[in-house]
Amino acid sequence: MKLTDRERSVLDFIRSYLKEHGHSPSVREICKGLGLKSPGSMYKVLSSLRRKGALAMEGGKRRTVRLKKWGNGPAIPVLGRIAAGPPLAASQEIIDELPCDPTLFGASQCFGVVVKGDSMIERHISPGDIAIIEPSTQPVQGMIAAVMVEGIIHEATLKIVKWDDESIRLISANPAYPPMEFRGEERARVRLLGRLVGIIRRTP
Amino acid sequence: MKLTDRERSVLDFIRSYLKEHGHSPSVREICKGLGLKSPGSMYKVLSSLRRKGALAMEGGKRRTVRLKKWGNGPAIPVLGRIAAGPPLAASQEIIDELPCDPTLFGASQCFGVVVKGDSMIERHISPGDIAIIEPSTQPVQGMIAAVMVEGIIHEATLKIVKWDDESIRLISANPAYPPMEFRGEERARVRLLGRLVGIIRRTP
DNA sequence: TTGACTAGAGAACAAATGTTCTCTATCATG
DNA sequence: CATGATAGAGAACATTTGTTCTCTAGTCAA
Repeated sequence: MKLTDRERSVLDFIRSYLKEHGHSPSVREICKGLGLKSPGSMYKVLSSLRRKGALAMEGGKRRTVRLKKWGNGPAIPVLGRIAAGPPLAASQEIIDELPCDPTLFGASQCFGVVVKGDSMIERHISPGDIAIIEPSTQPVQGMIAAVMVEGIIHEATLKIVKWDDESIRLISANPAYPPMEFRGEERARVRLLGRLVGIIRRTP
Repeated sequence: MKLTDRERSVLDFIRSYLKEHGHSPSVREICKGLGLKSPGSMYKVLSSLRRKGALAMEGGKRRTVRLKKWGNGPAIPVLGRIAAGPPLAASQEIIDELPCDPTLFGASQCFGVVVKGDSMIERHISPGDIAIIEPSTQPVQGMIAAVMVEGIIHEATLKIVKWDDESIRLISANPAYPPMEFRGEERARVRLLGRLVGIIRRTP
């Protein structure tokens, strides 16, 4: 369902308010936060958002707005396919939620990806493990990161990342996969989605 | 800080309400849920809980009670040394708490142990990983379990467990460690602490 | 018994807040 | 231009709800 700009900004505000305060904002607080004056107008926007399924609120009760998808409660979302666009964007497909606090891994915000291949097998990361990724951090030499490469790797993949002035190297912890190197202009094709901060494995 | 029975029941109610509704209960709803009639009385309990640091609420605003931290909330204890006695007994030394829900691993109750050796390295369980153990379950052939052996293994260790009518075998996933076998009377020396249901790794 | 203390009831108040309605200004479109 | 749709302002109302106060019954210690 398509959202208007105003609706999106309202969702953004609610999300950040929730993060900061730990409880829902009132209609008037949303107004104030976005520079509107009339709770009635905001109420119309909220009703529309509810109709579109983007949030829920219990009729009559105060401060009960909740974001429908990944709004409430500490949980680490597990993303399915990471396509173009920044991770954690609203459009991401969330295939699971891990009921644990991101601070468990020392990150304020993180997401999970199911490990597909065995490219990290020598680091003892197996297919089926959930890799916990902290997005948008400073890169560190030798860190394990979730990466995509324009035109080559379309899904998020774990690689050891090293670089110098000339090139970026993506190294697997598996002799079956040779390292990849990107020089000069090529370097721009590498997209670092985030740094690996942990692993969760559920043994059946 | 010590809590009274009433205070504990209030915390329990808030926790379950939060889980079910996704937003805080009002003072009167807590009253109703616990069979009290007077919001004033409940308010006193809440104020006391706030003073004790068990919860937070923003003055005047509606539905803003929050449990502080994970105040008695879902968390997986990480045990230090597992000596004699049943695990999860009160006397256990808890060296850390993982702020995540045990249901994450499909168990109603579980605890963590820091993996010491590399006996499970071929199953990609590394030293430093936290093994999540579900205590007191039916043993399953070939399962990985945390075990201790009277007189030999004094700390909890991960082993693959197999048995038949005559003996119990504890097998490591590491050729450096030969399997151990216990026959007849000897079998009583093996203590199964619980089954491995997951792994949490925090990569620095 | 007396006195201090506590848990809770009940009433009452003021503020916060969800919700509805009406009224403008703006803007795109036929 | 006329028309209809839309975003927002502003007012108004009915509840919900946080908070305070007072009063009663029960408990426990001296």
